[in-house]
Amino acid sequence: MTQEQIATIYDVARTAEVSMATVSRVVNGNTNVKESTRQRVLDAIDQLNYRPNAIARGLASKRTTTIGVIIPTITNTYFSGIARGVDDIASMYQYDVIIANSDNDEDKELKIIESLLSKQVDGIIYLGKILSKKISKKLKEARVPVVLSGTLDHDNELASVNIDYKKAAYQTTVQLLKKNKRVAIVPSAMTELESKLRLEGYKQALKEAGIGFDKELVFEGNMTFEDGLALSKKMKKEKVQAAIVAYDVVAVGLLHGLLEQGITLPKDFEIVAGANSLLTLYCFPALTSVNQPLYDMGAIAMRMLTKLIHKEEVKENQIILEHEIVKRDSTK
Amino acid sequence: MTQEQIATIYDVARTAEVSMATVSRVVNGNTNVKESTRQRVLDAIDQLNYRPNAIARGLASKRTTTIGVIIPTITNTYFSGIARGVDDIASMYQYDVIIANSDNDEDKELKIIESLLSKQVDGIIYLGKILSKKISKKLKEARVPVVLSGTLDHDNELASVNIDYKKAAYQTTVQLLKKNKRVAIVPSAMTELESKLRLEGYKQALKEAGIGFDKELVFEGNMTFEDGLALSKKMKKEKVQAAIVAYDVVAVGLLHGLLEQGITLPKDFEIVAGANSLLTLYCFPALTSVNQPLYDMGAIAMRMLTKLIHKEEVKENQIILEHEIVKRDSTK
DNA sequence: TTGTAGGCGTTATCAC
DNA sequence: GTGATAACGCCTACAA
Repeated sequence: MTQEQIATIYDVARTAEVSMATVSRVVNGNTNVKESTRQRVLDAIDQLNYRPNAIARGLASKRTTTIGVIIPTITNTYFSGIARGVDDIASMYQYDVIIANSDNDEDKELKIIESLLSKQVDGIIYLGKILSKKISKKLKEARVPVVLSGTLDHDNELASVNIDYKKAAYQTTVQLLKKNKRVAIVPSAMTELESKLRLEGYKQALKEAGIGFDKELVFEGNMTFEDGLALSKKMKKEKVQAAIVAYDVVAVGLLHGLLEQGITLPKDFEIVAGANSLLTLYCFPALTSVNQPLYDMGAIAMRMLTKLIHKEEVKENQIILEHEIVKRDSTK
Repeated sequence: MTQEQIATIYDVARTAEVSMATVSRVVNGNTNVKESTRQRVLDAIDQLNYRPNAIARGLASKRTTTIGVIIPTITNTYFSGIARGVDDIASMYQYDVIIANSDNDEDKELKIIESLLSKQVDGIIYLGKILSKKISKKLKEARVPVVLSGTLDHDNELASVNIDYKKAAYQTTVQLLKKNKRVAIVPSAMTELESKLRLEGYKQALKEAGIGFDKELVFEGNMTFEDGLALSKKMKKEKVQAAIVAYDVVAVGLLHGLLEQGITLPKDFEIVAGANSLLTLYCFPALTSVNQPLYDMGAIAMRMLTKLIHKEEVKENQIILEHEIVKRDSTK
C-alpha cells in the first residue's frame, strides 16, 4: 500500500476485488451484501486504513451530519450549559457541531447563518435569547430545520425548548413577598420575549399580594457581572430588600456588590437567580435559583432537531420543561 | 426565478451568459475578469440569491475552511475562555469551528479525531491538557496541522501555546512562603506534563527558602469543584496555611469549603488560583490568580494554525506567553 | 447479491 | 479574458 496517499472508495474496491457500490454498501451498513464479500471489503478497508470522505459523501447524499449552533458567547455558563446538552446528544446521533459565537450581534448572526447554510448543515440550533424579526425571518426561510433553546419566537412558529418563564417569576415573587415588601426584578433586555413574560409573572404576584407595582423596582437591561455590581448601589437607594435576577452572572455581580457593602445575605437581602447555571453554586453564599434545566434544554432541542431532520412526526414543537426553585443560601 | 430551487453556479452562469469558470472567478475574487462581465455576474448572483455550496467547493479544492477543536468540556470556564479566543480569530479568517467535547476520555478523543479528519477539517486545535501517547501519535500522523493550547507535548513536536507553568508555580510559592510555613500545592492529574512543571517550580521555591519538601502538602488529582470542597477538610488536618491551586474551579471549591468552616481569607488562609478564568472574579472574596491569558492562548493558537495551514513560515512553534499574578482578595 | 454509470456543485487546467 | 472539461470521492438508481 502506498503510504501517505489517502485511500478512496475506489482503492478499497480494487483491493477487495468488488465494485465501489459494494464498498459503499458495506460502509453504510446496507444488509444486501454476502457475508464473505463484506468481510473481504472490511479487510481491505482495514488494510488501506480507509476512512470515508465526509465531504464527498455530503455532496452526493446532500446530508452532512453536521449541525450549527448559534450562541451569544460560549464563555457564559448559561449558554455553555445548554451547548453541552446539545453536543452530547449530537454526538450520540453522530452529528458534528459547528459552534459560532454571535455576541448577540444581528449582523454577525446573519453572517453565521449564511455560512452555516453554505456549509450545508443539516439543521440549526439557536440560543440567542434576543430573536430579532430579521433573524427570525431568516431562520424560517432556511431550507433546514431550526430549533430554539432558551429562546422564544414571537409567533411560536419555530420549534423551541424553554421553561415557563412567567410562572417561574410568579412563584419566585410570591415567595420573596412573604418576608419582604420591596422586591425588585432584574430582567435582561426587554427586547427578549422572556423578559416580558417574567415581568408579567412578577406583576401578577404583586397584584395577588395586594401590593402596587412600582416601576422603580424594575431594573431592566442588566446582562453582565459589572451591571450586577453597579446594581447593588442603585438597589440600596431604592431600599430594595430582595431581588429576582434573570441572568445568573448579574446575580453574582449583585451579590458581590452587596457583600462589598457589608450586607449580609439572606438576613438583610435575598436574591433568587434565574438560571441555575454552575455560577450560582460557585459563589458564596450559594444562590437560590430557578432551576432551568440547561443541559436538558440543549439535549431535548437537539433530539427534536434530529426528528425534524429525519422528517419524523413531532407532536408539539413548543416544548416547556419543568423548572423548580433550588433553595440555597441567598434566601431565608 | 424558480423559488425553492437552490441556484447553482451553473444557473448563475446561464443567466449572466458566461461560463461557470467565470462565475467561479468572480466569486473567488480572481482579478482576471472584465469589469462589465463581473458586474453582470454579480447581478445574476444577486438575482438568483446564489450562495456557493461549501461542500462542493471543499471536494473540489480540498480545503474546507473548517477547523476542529477538541475540548474536555465546554462548561469549564478555563476551556471556554480559550475556545472563545480560537473562535474569534477563526471567524476573522473565515474559518468555521467544529467543537467536540471529549471529557478527557481517550476513546472519545480518538473518535473525534477520526470524525474531524473524515470531515476534512483544515486543522485541529487540541485543548485536552492530558495528552496521552496514543492521542499524541494520532495527532502527529494527521495529514493536517495541529496546535495545542494550554497543553504540552512530551517531545515538543506538536506546535503549542502555553505559559511557563514552572515559573508561575515558583513565583507563587515564593510569594506565599513570605507569610506562611505550610504552603500546599494542588496540581491536577500528574499525568499532565503541566503538573510536573508546577511541582518543579514549587520545589525549587521551597529549596531556596530552605524549607523541606513535605509530600503531604501535595494534593494531586483534584479537578472538580467537589474535589475542592473536600480538600478544605484535608487541609485543615494538615494545618495548611496557604494553597496554590492549578484549576480555578478547584480553588473555588476549596474557598467554599473554607468559608463553610468559618475560616476567614486572607487572614487565616491564602489561596492562589492557577488560571484566572472568570470564576476567580465571580467568587467572594475574589481569588488572587496566576493570569493565564486564556483568550490569547486560544487566539494565538488559532493564528498559528492558519499559518501552518497556509504553509507560511513559523519561527517558533513552542510559544510561551507571559503570565502575571493578579492580586485580588484571597492573599495578604 | 453485485456492478455500471450518472450525478452532486465546485475548482482547476488547459486551450482559445 | 473567457470557456470547455476533467477531476474531487461518494451515493444511488437502474441493470444484470
